[in-house]
Amino acid sequence: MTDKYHEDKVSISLKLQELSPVDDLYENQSTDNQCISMKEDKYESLCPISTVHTQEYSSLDNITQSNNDSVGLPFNPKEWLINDSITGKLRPPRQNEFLYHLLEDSRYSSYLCWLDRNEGLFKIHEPDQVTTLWTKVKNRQTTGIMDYDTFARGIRYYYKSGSMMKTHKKYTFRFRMSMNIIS
DNA sequence: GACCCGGAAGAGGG
DNA sequence: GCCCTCTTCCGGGT
Repeated sequence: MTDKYHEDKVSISLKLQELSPVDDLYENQSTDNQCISMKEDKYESLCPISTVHTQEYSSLDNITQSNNDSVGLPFNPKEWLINDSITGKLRPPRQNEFLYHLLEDSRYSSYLCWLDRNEGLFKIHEPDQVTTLWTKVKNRQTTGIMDYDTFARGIRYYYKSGSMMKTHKKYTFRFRMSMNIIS
């Protein structure tokens, strides 16, 4: 069981830029505040970085449920660990990996959702909740207060590397992976 | 006022 | 010590 867990985590470490082209998108294309809804099987095939489902986690024998977040969702730190393809070791996710994982998990659909999956475009609806969750996932000891502005600065760091692109819209960000999906 | 953007410096971990 | 990935702070723009 644990091995399966680790195998699944390998897929999570996939580089975002290397995602395969999308062949289908289940509609209800949104404008601003609506989210895209997708059939679960397609959803999974589109999103290789996060393929471990809640039910699978719950059956893992050596995973312990820890504290919950502020709205009652269970938070399991091990759930967020990434199996680094280079070192072969589990590590906390990077910020873009965290966001992608979050978008993949329907439990967090109230926090953020896709505006246009083909474009890699998504919007954060609960910036404070996302920031709080990021703090838990990263579990980094810092002196200052992690607020949305700090969290967003971390995202903007990816503009330089090309992993993400500017949208100039409120709470809205875009994964670079969309370029591959479109082409 | 709230948010976006990006420079600069520094912290933490591998 | 070096590098990567943030984190913190901040000034300017929308």
